[in-house]
This record gives sequence, structure tokens and C-alpha cells, in this order.
Amino acid sequence: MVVDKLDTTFAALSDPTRRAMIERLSHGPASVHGLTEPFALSQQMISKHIAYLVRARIVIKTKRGRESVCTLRPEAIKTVSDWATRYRRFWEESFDKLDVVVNQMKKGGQR
Amino acid sequence: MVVDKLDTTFAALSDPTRRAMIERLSHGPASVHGLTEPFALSQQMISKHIAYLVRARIVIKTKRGRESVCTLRPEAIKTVSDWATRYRRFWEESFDKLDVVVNQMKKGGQR
DNA sequence: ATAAAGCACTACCATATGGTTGTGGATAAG
DNA sequence: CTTATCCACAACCATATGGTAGTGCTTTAT
Repeated sequence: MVVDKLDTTFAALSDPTRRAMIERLSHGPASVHGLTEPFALSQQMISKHIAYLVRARIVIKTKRGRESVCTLRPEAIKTVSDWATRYRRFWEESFDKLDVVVNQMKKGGQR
Repeated sequence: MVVDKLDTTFAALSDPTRRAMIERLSHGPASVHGLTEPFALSQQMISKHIAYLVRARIVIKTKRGRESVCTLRPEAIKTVSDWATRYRRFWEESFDKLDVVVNQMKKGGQR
């Protein structure tokens, strides 16, 4: 049952609010309330966004009294980095190859 | 009107079919038909998936006779890599700091 | 004990997306 | 010319998500 976690990870990253949350959490843990203030969104929406981050295992939530403290999971970000790095050689080589391809397309009839 | 392109980029990457397409296209351009075969999906769905990749500027489509040739845009992948790299220092330092945080949480009452 | 703060849960709505089916247009092959 | 191939477009459905509003539980403060 090794579901591809990249699905939920990338989906979680596709929202600017959640990426801003990650940016903020990269400076240290914060409570749900602490995450609500800077974003001018309802507390319910912040909780929803956090839920997606938790589901994607990007953030861990811990009960602390009446607060829920959110902590960023560094490994999650590293997963994204690793995925992109798989193609590093491709997009480094391709800045040369691309010219050839484009020229081929033009010669072949670019419509 | 500088819409954050990371939105559509990450959204496009949140689907395994599209990531598999990227994997395939990283070995060279392919036609829509060429992309349909390995995935056991209808031609219409493949076209839809490609449309999302094109919208996210990850793939470029070029008419060539009755075929549409899809080419991967290396810069798009680099964008993802750059985003993750922003937090590289964080997730490298954090493998030490995390212990401290966890211990603080435990002392503070992990519930 | 009472009030306020921090948060979760539910219902509800609009939109985007994954997916199918059907169709039609353009190009290539016979 | 006729047919098959490659592809796009539209209608349609189910589900996930962004967002709001309302409610209630638990913990802290007074």
C-alpha cells in the first residue's frame, strides 16, 4: 500500500496560503491562532489548510493545552527537492540541447 | 498581474500520470499518441493532462503535420528545485534542532 | 463559577479536476 | 476520392477543494 505521497505533497504546495505557512513555519513552530493572524482568513480555513499540510505529512500538529502547535517536517521539503533533482541533469544538459530541438521543429514545419 | 506560477506548477505535479509524462518527456519529445500508449488512458484524458502541463508551462506543444509534439521545458523543473532549495538550509539545520523542539514539547506537556 | 480564548466539527455552496462518451476536423495513407 | 489516423472540442458525472457560517468542546483567565 505504498501510495505515492508526492500526490498529496505537491497538491498541498499548490496553494499560496499553504506555501506562506511553510515559509512562516520554517522560522519556527506556531499555533493555529498564530498562523491565522497574518493571513486574513477565517480560523476554519486556516485549520483546513493545516489539515492538508498534515495529511501530506509536511506539518505535524501537537496539542499543548488549548493550543495546537504546528511544526514543519523538514523531510517533506527534502522530498520535493529530491524529486526535482532527479531531473537536474536533464535541465542542465537541455539548455544546450533545446536549441537543437527547436531548430528541428522549425525545419520540420512549425505550422 | 504577476500571478504566482507555482500554483499551477505544483498542481500539475500533483498527479502521478503527469509526473510519469514528465519522466517520459525527460528522455525526449513525444507526440500525444506516443504519450497515450504507456498510460492505458483515453486519448481525451491524455490531452487534458497535457493541457494542464502546458498551462503550467511545464510542456510545450508544437503542431507538426497531424501530430502534436510535446516537449518538456527544463526551466519549469528548475523552478521547483529552486523553491525547495530556499529551505535547504532549514531542513539541513533542522535535523539537529528537531531534537530540541521535540524535547521541549515533551517537557511542556505533549498531552 | 463565569467568561473568554483557541480550536474542531458540520453543513452548505461554487468551482476545478479526473474521468467517460461522442463527435468532428485536419492530415496522411490506400 | 476514400479511409484511417491523430487530435481537439463539447457535454456530462463524481469527487476534492476553497471558502463561509454556525455550533460546541476544552482550556485558560478573572
